[in-house]
This record gives sequence, C-alpha cells and structure tokens, in this order.
Amino acid sequence: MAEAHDALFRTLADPTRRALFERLCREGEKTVGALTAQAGVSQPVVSRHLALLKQAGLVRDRHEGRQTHYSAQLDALAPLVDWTSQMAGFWQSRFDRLEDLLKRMDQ
Amino acid sequence: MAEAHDALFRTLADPTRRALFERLCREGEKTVGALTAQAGVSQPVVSRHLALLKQAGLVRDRHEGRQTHYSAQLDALAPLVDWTSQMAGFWQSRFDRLEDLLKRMDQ
DNA sequence: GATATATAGACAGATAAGCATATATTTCAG
DNA sequence: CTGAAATATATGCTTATCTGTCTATATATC
Repeated sequence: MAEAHDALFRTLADPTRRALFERLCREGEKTVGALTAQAGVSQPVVSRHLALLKQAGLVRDRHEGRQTHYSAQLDALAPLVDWTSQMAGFWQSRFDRLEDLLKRMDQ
Repeated sequence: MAEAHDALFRTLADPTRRALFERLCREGEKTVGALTAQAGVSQPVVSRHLALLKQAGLVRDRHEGRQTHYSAQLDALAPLVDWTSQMAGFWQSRFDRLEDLLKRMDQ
C-alpha cells in the first residue's frame, strides 16, 4: 500500500513527466508526436516518460494505426487523495481529542 | 506555482521522509530523539530530512529547552489537494463537453 | 560537563535524467 | 512489394541529484 504512494509521488516528482500528465489532463488524448512537439525533449525520452506514467497507472494508451494515443487515467490519483485525506484525518482526530480534553478541563 | 508542486512531490517522494511526516500526522508532535529512535537512520539524517520537510512547509518546529519538537503542518498539503482537484476538474470539464457533444448529436 | 539538536565535510552508492544513436515493429502509402 | 512514418525500446555515455554513512563541531540547555 505504501508502494502505491511511493510510485505515485516518485512518478509525479519529475517536472517533465508531470508536465506530460498535466497536458493529458488539460487537453485530453494526445499522440506521442503531438506530445513530443512541445515537450522540449526528444521522442525517446517522451516515450520513456510515458512508459513510466503508464507503469504507475497514470496514463492509458490506445493504438490507432501507426500512432499511439495517450490519455490521463484519473483513477490513479485516488491513492493520492486517500493518503492526503488520511493525513488530514489523523490531524482532525487528534484535534477532536484535544477538543475533548479541553472540554473536560473546562468542567 | 509549479514550483510549489515540485517541492511537495519531490519532498514526499522519499519513503524515509514521508514516513517521518506520516508519523507526525498520526502521532502528533515528536522530538527529534523520539523520531530518530524508530526511523532506522541516524540522527543527522533525521535532522536533514526534517529540515527538508520544514523547507517544504510540511512541518513546523518548536524549541523547548534543549529539545526540538516537530509537528505536521497540514496546510502545506493544500497545493497538493488543489493540483489533484484541478486535474480532476480538467477531466470533468472535458467529460462535460463530450456529454454536450453527444447530446447535440442525439438531436 | 553531559544532552539534544543542527549542521557541515568527505565519501560511496544508487538512481535518474538527459543525449545520441540504432533498431525493431507496425502501419500506411505509392 | 517497397519505402516512409510513428512509436517503442535498447545501448552507451555523461551528469546531476539524493541518500546514506561517519565524523566532527557548534550551540544551547540543563
């Protein structure tokens, strides 16, 4: 379970890779060529980043003729949301306990 | 703005560092010594990780005598939440446009 | 003086990104 | 059928960054 967070954070930590993912989120499905045209890095590098994103479950690929279309897979962000709200939840529950304590002290 | 995401993802990508942050979220304020005792790495390493977490705004420190107490700073996760919901938002709006298109085609 | 922490130096090892290039695959077009 | 196009993948290389070690040492507190 921690490994999922590991892969997510690690995969999204690279700016180039995160930029690719963001573009797919913003603009929807894109071919490798279209992504390469604006990525500022070479095509093999783009392909490798896409492979890593796919490995992390963050993107999906669809083959059409000699092109490959990539699109963002939003479900993959769920562990991130879970983790975040879990952290916030721990904080909240500690806050609740503190409130309880203060309430009891008040009596 | 992207730099904030950069720092957050990069800071949380390291397992040891993320574990420290998670412990602070779960168990509340802790001294460096207490954190070191279970971190599996040396005290200087723990201090450096804490410095990086602090630099990213993820933790806060409080000096008390010769000890330093660290605690999680949940606000720092806001950009992460924003980013996530922004990505989901882009997806949603494209989905909406698709629905509109289908609706129009249906007529 | 002992304790708790921060910080710094030097070093080793791992990991990752980037490049260039080559090549294999599949697909499409002439 | 042949060649070009789109992509994936691999190799080799360079460079950078990061984590960790250990070993100081500075600082403040008790």
